[in-house]
Amino acid sequence: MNTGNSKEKQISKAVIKRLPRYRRYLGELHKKGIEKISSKDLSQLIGYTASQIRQDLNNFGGFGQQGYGYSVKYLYDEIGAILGLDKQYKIVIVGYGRLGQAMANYIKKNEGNFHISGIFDVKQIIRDVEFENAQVLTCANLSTFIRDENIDIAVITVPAEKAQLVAETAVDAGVKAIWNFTTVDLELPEDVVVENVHLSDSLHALAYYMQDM
Amino acid sequence: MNTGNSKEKQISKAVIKRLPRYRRYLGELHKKGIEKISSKDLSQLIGYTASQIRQDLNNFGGFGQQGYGYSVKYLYDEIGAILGLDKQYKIVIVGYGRLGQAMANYIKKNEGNFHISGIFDVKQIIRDVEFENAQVLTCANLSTFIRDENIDIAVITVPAEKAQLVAETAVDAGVKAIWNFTTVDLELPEDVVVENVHLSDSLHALAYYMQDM
DNA sequence: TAGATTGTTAATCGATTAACAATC
DNA sequence: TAGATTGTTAATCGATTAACAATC
Repeated sequence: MNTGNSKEKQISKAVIKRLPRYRRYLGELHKKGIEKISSKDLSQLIGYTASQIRQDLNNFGGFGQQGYGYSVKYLYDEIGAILGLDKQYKIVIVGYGRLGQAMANYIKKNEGNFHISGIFDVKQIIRDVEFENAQVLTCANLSTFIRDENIDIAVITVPAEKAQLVAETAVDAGVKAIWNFTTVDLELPEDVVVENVHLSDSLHALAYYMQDM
Repeated sequence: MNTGNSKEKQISKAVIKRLPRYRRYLGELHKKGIEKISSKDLSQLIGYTASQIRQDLNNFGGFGQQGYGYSVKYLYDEIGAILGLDKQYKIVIVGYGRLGQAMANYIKKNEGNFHISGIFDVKQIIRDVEFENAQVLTCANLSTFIRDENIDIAVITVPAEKAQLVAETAVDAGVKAIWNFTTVDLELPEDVVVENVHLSDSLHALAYYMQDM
């Protein structure tokens, strides 16, 4: 997977991982009607050092104003733009078990820029009332659908055994990114973006930290 | 959150995050009947340098044998023990929407050491056929249940607004760890283990990396 | 024994923190 | 102007990689 924008100096993964978090907190401040915040106050809230916050942001430009701090709304929007959240994305969900349903649900409710265009499963599923606009289709049609509809992202919530095949099919059909919820690490071309949500790794790390409690 | 075992030198979070991944690959090798592997070969498979693999493992002891490499099964078990996966844990799931159901499903199917003792929701739910042994209860009983049953972990899949309250209730009742699937960062005592699965952060990082493709 | 590969120390690299001059 | 806080450079810290002696 390529990482960072092409022109400017490479931004580390650690920085990118923090951006959504900054944005999340700024969103909440904005909701509360707070208009300005200093790196020091944000630090206290978010738990990173003020220095790190300034350092992180200055990878992308000077968003603050000396003596005042940062405009909450402006910074929120700017981080959104950096992350590409000012654009629209077309999504398919592959695997419509409980996890697939949960993700469809989540995306529809919380991620307005990510549009669920199609939902796929091995079984023909009763049309889901919540997703009238999304076609629920068997996997046989996956490839054609992705190509015809110009899908950007495939959310993979199929059983582990089928993950690699489904991912390859999606990528061959033109998908640019995979949001992978299966246990397996997918083997895909360099230029495909893969974001893994490895539930087992997360739970096992939790188990580790429980030991010295 | 405390981090690392009490006696020995502090192990960094980065190392702990890699352990489940090592274990996962070793598990697959074992399934394939492979008995020995060198750090070099594992490196090729897993994508970390051989040096890092040896360095990581030697934080916990010498598991290999010079000239030969590592015994797959032995190392798999040892990492399991380091992570605390040789123990049993009692879990409650709080919030039985689609995501809660997905997690219940996942745990039951894949995580034998984590036992679902109770499932809670605001609504009284029809007993789930898949989870006959787990009591499905309204949240009013949460606190008593956790105390009486000696629950270790609460999986939180309620709507964001209720997350903090539910977490506090669970912690007050004696839970040692929280597996948090909501968007919010929970404010809890230092000694509670919190593992976050921030879906939005994950999706937003994915969006970032799509930009230079 | 010779070859292989670990365990471990040393060198390098990168990320975080501290400090401060620039400036609103 | 004085005070505050950024943007940015320098110093520190930690993590990764390289190297190699120990040893199976």
